[in-house]
Amino acid sequence: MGAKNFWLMKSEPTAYSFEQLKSEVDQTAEWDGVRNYQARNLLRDEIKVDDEVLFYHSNAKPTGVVGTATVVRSGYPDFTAWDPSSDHPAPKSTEDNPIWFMVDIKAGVTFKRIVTLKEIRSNDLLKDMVLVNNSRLSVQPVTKSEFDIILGMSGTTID
DNA sequence: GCCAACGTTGGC
DNA sequence: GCCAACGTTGGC
Repeated sequence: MGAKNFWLMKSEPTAYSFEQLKSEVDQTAEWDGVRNYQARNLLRDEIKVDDEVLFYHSNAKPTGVVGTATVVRSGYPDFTAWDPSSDHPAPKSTEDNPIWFMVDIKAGVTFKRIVTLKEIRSNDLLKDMVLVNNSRLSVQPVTKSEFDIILGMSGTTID
């Protein structure tokens, strides 16, 4: 068994917020709708059960990390792709030959205070984060140290 | 709402 | 395989 890895997942809170995740049964949801190959590769191949996730609100006021989540199911085909009534239909992906993948995540801790993108950008220890350098990737790797620094900045303790 | 940065598509 | 046109993301 490999070591635990760390990720950052973005969502526009008007589309799907951390509060919505927390209100789900078991506080667990399918992370569907990702339609970017780089992010898909991570979802399909790299993101494993028990990995930790920073939940980031994009296009929000303010933008930033609002909490954590844990991966509870590793990559499997995103069946919303071949559902024409879904929010993200992608008919080239079929049940027999899926293109897009998703994982399931469960809400973890809610940050006492949001760690804003501005704060992340101004912290020299976080200058190599993908978020700072390739802001468009919606699922991205973070290091354990980056994860711990952001958790620390949130003033939140895990007991 | 604007627009820069980036990803995807498709003509050649 | 190149690259122009187009679409999307997401900060501001």
